[in-house]
Amino acid sequence: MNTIPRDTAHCPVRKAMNLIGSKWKVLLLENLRDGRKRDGELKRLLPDISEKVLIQELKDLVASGLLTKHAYPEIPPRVEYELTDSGQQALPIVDSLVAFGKQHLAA
Amino acid sequence: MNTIPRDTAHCPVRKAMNLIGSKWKVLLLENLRDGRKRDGELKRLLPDISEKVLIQELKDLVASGLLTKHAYPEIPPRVEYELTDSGQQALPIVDSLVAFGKQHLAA
DNA sequence: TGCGGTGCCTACCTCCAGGTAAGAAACATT
DNA sequence: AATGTTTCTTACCTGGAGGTAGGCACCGCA
Repeated sequence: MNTIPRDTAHCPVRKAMNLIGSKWKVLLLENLRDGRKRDGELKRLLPDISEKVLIQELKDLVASGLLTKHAYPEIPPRVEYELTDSGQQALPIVDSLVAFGKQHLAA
Repeated sequence: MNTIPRDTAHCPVRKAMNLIGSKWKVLLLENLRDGRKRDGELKRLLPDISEKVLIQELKDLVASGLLTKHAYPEIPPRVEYELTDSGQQALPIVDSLVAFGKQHLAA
């Protein structure tokens, strides 16, 4: 008897990893925790992420329902991304990751 | 001014991801939370992981100081893996991932 | 008229996590 | 002998995450 399902369809860990387990998603969530930010702003905060991947990850997060995208039809265009309630529910993960990471940076 | 360093050497999130961000490590920690287990036992609990990767991940976790390996010089050989204190400190991450994952499996 | 900022897209490529397959050491059991 | 059990290793290969490079639309401004 398995109390812990392992397949993607039923395993919570797998599901969570699929949603935010990529290289940059957690850092994006972390940077958005204190309010909505523009695409360029995020790019500035995460200089090492490529333009392509940034847009792609943001799109994924929006599709997953963790972010909301606000597009303003101005010139030049302005776009802002914001955590949804679902996105906020991921913050404990960010917190525990940060805590754990700090612990191991010190050591 | 960046309050959040992003490079692997100083970013807590990155550090944490490097330690347990692979496909199976979190699931291994989860399965070891209730006590030490043998290699074959873990293999049985995680049928989809390949032998090679299982050993490799366990070796990584031991090298990272999250697991302890107990080898008994018996025939046939017996090996047990156990969470260290550092490993236990990763459990909040597992918990928050599970909580978040469950939330999104329901939806 | 050319340049800069902004958000986004496309083609292309590299690298490596992770899979498969096979086997080795060492004994116990049949 | 022959086969099984258990831990672990090696060689090989593939898919896909993520990087690079470049272009597009739109306008303001010098």
